[in-house]
Amino acid sequence: MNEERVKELLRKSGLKVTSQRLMVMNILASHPDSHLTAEEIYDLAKENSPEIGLATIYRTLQVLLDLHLINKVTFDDGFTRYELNGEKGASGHRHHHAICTGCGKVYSLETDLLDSLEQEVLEKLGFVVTDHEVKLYGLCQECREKKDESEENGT
Amino acid sequence: MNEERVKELLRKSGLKVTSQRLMVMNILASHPDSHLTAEEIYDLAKENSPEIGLATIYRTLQVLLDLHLINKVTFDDGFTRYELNGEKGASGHRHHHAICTGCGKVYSLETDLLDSLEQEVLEKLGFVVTDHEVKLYGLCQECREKKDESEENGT
DNA sequence: GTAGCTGCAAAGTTTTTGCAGAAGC
DNA sequence: GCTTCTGCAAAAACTTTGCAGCTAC
Repeated sequence: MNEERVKELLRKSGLKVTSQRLMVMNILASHPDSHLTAEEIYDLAKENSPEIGLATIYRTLQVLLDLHLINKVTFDDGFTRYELNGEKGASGHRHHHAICTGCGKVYSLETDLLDSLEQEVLEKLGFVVTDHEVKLYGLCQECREKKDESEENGT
Repeated sequence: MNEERVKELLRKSGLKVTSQRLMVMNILASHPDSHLTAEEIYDLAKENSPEIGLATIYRTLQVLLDLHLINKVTFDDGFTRYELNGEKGASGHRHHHAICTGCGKVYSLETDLLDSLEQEVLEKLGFVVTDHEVKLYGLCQECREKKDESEENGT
């Protein structure tokens, strides 16, 4: 993560550079693909700054969302999660997730194969896509093997 | 919506057919593409059955989710929404959503163009996709026109 | 008749807000 | 020095749970 870019973006938006804001960015940067919840970020932040408050985490996350530095994602498990908004090249698109319905594990994918879908939406609806989020639900290899085994045993 | 199929599915699962469960299904069926929240379903249900409780709505939605009759969707606005799980042919996949970041309107798409992405996930991760959810963020035609106008005025 | 379901109210979670003191610029 | 931010606590919003009576089968 480029800390200077974050500081610059904050200043440019008339916001102040505070240790709390940088810390939340650093926590998210050092836990790629973890999809942390606000509570988890809070616990990690307390390791360095025990006096930090949960309200600050929520307010900071809102600021970072407004600056498009991070993304909000939900896997329909009742928790709101946050991840760094990677700035990979021209697309700027967030990455995709494959969620195993067996073990709940979340895989992150970098592929970006929605061009034809986005083209179709533009033609049919006049809707210009600037970002997208894809969630694939299914069974990971491990859970698939487990399932095959139990079926062999006639369960 | 096929009410008989719902009744049959409930019975087959050892659950009881109640007016509340059928009502929630009917409400979702008669509001396609509305992406109703639990509270909205509750308000609609009260029109027919003023004595119904919000807890019943939540419990009923959980039952219908377990039976895969409905889907949970979130548009990152803090609300959990529900929609009928259309049983369109072999795919069984839920449909996609295009969310306008200008006006917040949500368009539902029926296209299902993720075959190549799903194939790639299978090859690279051994992950078998059984369902997917796609959210496209961008600007709808209307908001795009508004934006163009204000830019012409030098705003 | 029995097991499961509902409505109500109370409790649990997650997230937001108000305010006084602290910190950035 | 003025404005914005933070930490704490209280409040709000959303969802779940306990229980007694009711309903499906």
